[in-house]
Amino acid sequence: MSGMTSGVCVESDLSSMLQRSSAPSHHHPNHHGYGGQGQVSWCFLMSSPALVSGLAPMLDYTTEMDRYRSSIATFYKTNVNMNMNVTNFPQSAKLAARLAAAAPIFPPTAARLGAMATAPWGCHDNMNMNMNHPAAMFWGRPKPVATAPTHHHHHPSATPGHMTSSHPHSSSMHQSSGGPGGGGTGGGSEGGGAEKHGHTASLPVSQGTAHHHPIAPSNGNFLPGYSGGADCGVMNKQGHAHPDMMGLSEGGNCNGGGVMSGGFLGGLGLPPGVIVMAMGSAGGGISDASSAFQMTSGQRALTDCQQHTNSSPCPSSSSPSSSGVTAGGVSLSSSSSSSSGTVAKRKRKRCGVCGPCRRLINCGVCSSCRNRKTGHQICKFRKCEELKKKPGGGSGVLEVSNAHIDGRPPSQPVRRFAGSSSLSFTSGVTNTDTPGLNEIQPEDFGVSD
DNA sequence: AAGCACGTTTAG
DNA sequence: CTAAACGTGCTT
Repeated sequence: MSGMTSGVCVESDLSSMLQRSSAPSHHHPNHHGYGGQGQVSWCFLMSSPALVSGLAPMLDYTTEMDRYRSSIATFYKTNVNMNMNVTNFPQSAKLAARLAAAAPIFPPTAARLGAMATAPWGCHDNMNMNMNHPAAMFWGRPKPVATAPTHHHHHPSATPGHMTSSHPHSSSMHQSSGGPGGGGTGGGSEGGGAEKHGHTASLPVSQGTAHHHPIAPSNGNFLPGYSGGADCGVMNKQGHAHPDMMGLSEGGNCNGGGVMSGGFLGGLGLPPGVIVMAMGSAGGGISDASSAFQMTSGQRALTDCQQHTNSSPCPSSSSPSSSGVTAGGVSLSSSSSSSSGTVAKRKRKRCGVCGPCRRLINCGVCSSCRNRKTGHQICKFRKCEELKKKPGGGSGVLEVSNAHIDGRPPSQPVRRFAGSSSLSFTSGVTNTDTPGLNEIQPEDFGVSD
């Protein structure tokens, strides 16, 4: 979805932009509609003063701010419409619902987050890639990128060119999705076909598009570090549609792959007000960012990570017990009270922070997935690292997580909406082979002043 | 030891 | 009630 890079939409008004859908094209002949969603979404973001300045230096800040507001509103609205994700990904839908219900400040944000959360894969490219993956098939038909009726029509040449180069298998999908109404069924890569494609589909577009966008010179993606896939050396995984790629970005350690990595914010030069609202940053961006990220990646106790005030990485699978979520086999939801004597018998729950836990979708090919009905087991690739261990093997340190420190049940998601969440789905870089190194690092969010 | 099947628990 | 998933015993 390098199209996202088209971000430099001088158009502040999304709707108008969509109608004319020409703005981006002028600036980026190569950029094209990948999935409208990302494009549209980012478009407004990219139209930050800093960026626009180069195109329209005459605009003053106030005007820009107004445009931002307008764009955001439209953006949210648009994303809500893009709920296709919710439909296709039940779990994400749930999350979306939760978010919506929890959104304290800016409800639409929840919807937006939810929608975004539904994209368990990295941004754009990964989205496409995963469409072809069995996993996608498992949970539903590939998403038809409904929202952006846009670029395709206006950049006929661009689309094919780009897609064929980077997403040979995705092309059909996109084309269908580009149809009017977003193709309710956009089933391009559904079923077995998707499975077949899994191994060759899409590599992150980083290469081909990098140069297209002046703002994202590194890779043509929004997240300067997105191409971090390469930086992290996990590119091959994605390229091969390895089951791991289905996990959310765990490449937190990889600045490139991180959600909002590098100078994302800085690069965008978003107005402070916008950052606070859209990027959610009420608190110190770091924790918020990570929390949001986790919210999108897991549904349960994924928030412990960012709650570690020491800002240390989320407990990896290697030492998840520190999260206090599953230590000693004590149910996290049952609270520490059960820790007294009769521990153990309760079912343990997923730690929510390990690589497998972060995965949102089933591989659809493992024995567990194949035997879902009879096996009663979670996808092997999603099996919590902690649960794989013997129940009693825990360190015995119970409930140490900050979740308790702040009084929130471990399993209770942090009700904060960090921009990172919206960005989280762009962090397609995964590196689940080293879960312990994939925890989100504050610096990964590039939250800086 | 790994995988599988089934009972059981948990959450929506 | 149903689906998801953990626990555990059996099989390979």
